[in-house]
Amino acid sequence: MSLEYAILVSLRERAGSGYELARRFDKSIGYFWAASHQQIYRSLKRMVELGWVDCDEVAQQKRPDKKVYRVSDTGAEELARWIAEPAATRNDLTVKLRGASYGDAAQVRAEIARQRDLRIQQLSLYREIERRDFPDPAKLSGQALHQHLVLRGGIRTEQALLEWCEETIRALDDDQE
Amino acid sequence: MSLEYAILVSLRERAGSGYELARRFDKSIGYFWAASHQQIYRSLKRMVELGWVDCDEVAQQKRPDKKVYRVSDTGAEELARWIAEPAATRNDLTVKLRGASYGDAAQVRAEIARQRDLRIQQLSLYREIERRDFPDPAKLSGQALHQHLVLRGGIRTEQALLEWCEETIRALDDDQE
DNA sequence: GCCACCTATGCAACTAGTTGCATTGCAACA
DNA sequence: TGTTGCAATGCAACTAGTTGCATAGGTGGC
Repeated sequence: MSLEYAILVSLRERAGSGYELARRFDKSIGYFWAASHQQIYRSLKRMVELGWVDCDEVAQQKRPDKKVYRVSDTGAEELARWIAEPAATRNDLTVKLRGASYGDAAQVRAEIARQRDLRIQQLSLYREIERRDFPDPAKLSGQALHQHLVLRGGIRTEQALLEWCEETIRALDDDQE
Repeated sequence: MSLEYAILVSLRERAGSGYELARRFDKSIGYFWAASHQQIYRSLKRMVELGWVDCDEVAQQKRPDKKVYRVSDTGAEELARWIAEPAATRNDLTVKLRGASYGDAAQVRAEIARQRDLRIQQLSLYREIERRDFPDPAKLSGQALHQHLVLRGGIRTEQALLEWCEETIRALDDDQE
């Protein structure tokens, strides 16, 4: 799963403790993904075992001690490897984009283009279902109306995702120059 | 969680077996939510224990026997009770809309209005962050660009959800007349 | 006669994520 | 002096969902 990789991205930007990571998640990556401190502490523990991160205990005055984590060479390689993989979920894709600088940015762009194509396919499927099952939306009532509105939600979501993919590809290509 | 309630909605529309439910989920509710047959069988088992559904074993020729489930009075009450509750997630909200006819439709409309207000708030927060952190988007490059694009994804998602809420409220009000 | 596929149900073990609780230390407030 | 609140870490038990496997009957193809 991608929480580990989201943490790697965050730690590559800036080393930090579990507590700090939890707070950072409330911003940036947290725009679309909330991770509890429990998850983060557990993931960090696992990642230390895997050798993806190293940990220094730091004594503080006026505060409890903390453990500061930073990404090891192994971790950096693992992150780059993962970024080049196809994205399984939307979260995945977003984390890969966010971490594009720590891997193969061209691959990330290609993956977003692939997702765009998937959105186009899904959208045309939804639109076909809409034409077939709800040819006259204005006349719908009760349960049929509710069903149609659920489908409208799917269409709007796919549309938004598709437009985001297009905007992102455009921006990445402009940046390339 | 709402899988149980999604199943109740599906079974109120038409009684069926676990297998049939799994296939139905591929359509309609499955536009936005995939449930494996495992989850469905387990939920059905639990719901029988809770007395929310009744089960008849039906022998078939040419096919293995099947168990046909239908919603009990208790289950129907429980569904209506749940529909009137505030929605915790987007899936929740969609299931409640889909099942509005089996509960208090006015309450569902009110809940969608509440969600619309939440989207408006979230959107204005995101827009404020965008103005503050990315005042000149055209000049962004590298990591800052990636960060901005992630935020753009959040904005587009909220925007799509908001518009869907508005479309839905309009449609429900028109249907009311 | 074997193989692949569909209907139909289910167990067991796993991963992901949530909730509740506990601890330690310091600071600010009344 | 007691209470509240923040920084900091973590365990234990739970819910939700996934994956792999097993079983069993029937259909259709080669």
